[in-house]
Amino acid sequence: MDRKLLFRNFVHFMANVHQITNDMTKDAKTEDITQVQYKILEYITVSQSVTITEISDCLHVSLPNTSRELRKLIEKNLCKKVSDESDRRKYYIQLTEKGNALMEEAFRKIQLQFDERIKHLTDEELQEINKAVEVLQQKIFS
Amino acid sequence: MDRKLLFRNFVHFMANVHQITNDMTKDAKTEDITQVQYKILEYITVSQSVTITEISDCLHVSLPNTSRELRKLIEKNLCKKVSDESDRRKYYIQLTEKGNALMEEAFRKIQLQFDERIKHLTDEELQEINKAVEVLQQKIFS
DNA sequence: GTAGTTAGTTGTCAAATGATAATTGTTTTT
DNA sequence: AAAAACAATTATCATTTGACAACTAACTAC
Repeated sequence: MDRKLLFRNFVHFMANVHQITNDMTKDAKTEDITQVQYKILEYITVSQSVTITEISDCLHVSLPNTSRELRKLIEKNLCKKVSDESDRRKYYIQLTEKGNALMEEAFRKIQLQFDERIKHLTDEELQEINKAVEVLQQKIFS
Repeated sequence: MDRKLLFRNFVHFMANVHQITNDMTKDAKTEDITQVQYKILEYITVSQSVTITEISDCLHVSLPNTSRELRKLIEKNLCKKVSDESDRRKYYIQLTEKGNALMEEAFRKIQLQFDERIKHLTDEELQEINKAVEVLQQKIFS
């Protein structure tokens, strides 16, 4: 396997992924939240319960800035802090009902766009796609 | 094929792609350029010769803002404007030698990270990955 | 040839994001 | 028990990015 070629294909692929997902998530945000705030909510959504430092590390946003954005999200009643009983310096961040509803709505909209993209495909092709996602997920993005 | 499940896998996959590519491109920028400026250079790199409006459209940056960022990139001697002979309102944007060198360096660094990720894989697995990328590229991101 | 459209520019303002220093309260180490 | 390390916050400032209005120059259609 020509690794140089693989890399080129991969880079091109990644650029496309970014562009398309930008398109798809563009109108997904109903509420008045910023891009970073959306990313934070998304991260909380897929990770369920996370500390503030974890959010900061994974999203590459400094701890002070993460703290600031979380304050805004909490003010908007989209998430809440839960104190860790065994280490009272820590807080776990969780979505509120409102936050959950917001993200579900966002995902619903993204799914509409996604469905639009795959609507002309056969069941076989969909399985092929699912397989491809699994492969990449497992071999590269794990 | 369960479309709901496919979508969930896909969303999770996209989130991972974003995170990993962020990691990979984080240190790729040698020069003193901003995120948006890097995106523009990347787009010019993969697309070869593009107009300002095309850049604006594809990257979802308004025309005035695209124009401004391009001015900065041109001042930094990373790209240049070439007038379209048949329509003198238009300009094609191309990388300068310096810009080309910058992007090659960036890609080299990204490739290092990429190689790190795939170094333990067999040739068969690499071909599997290449196939997966092709499938997604063709069926979804085209 | 004139009205309308298109490609791009300039200038300005507000908001979002990034960076950093100083501080508080808690836990761990020694 | 003091010192060091850790999690998070607050405050402040610079930079980046986004949005919009007004403009120029070139092209198109009628």
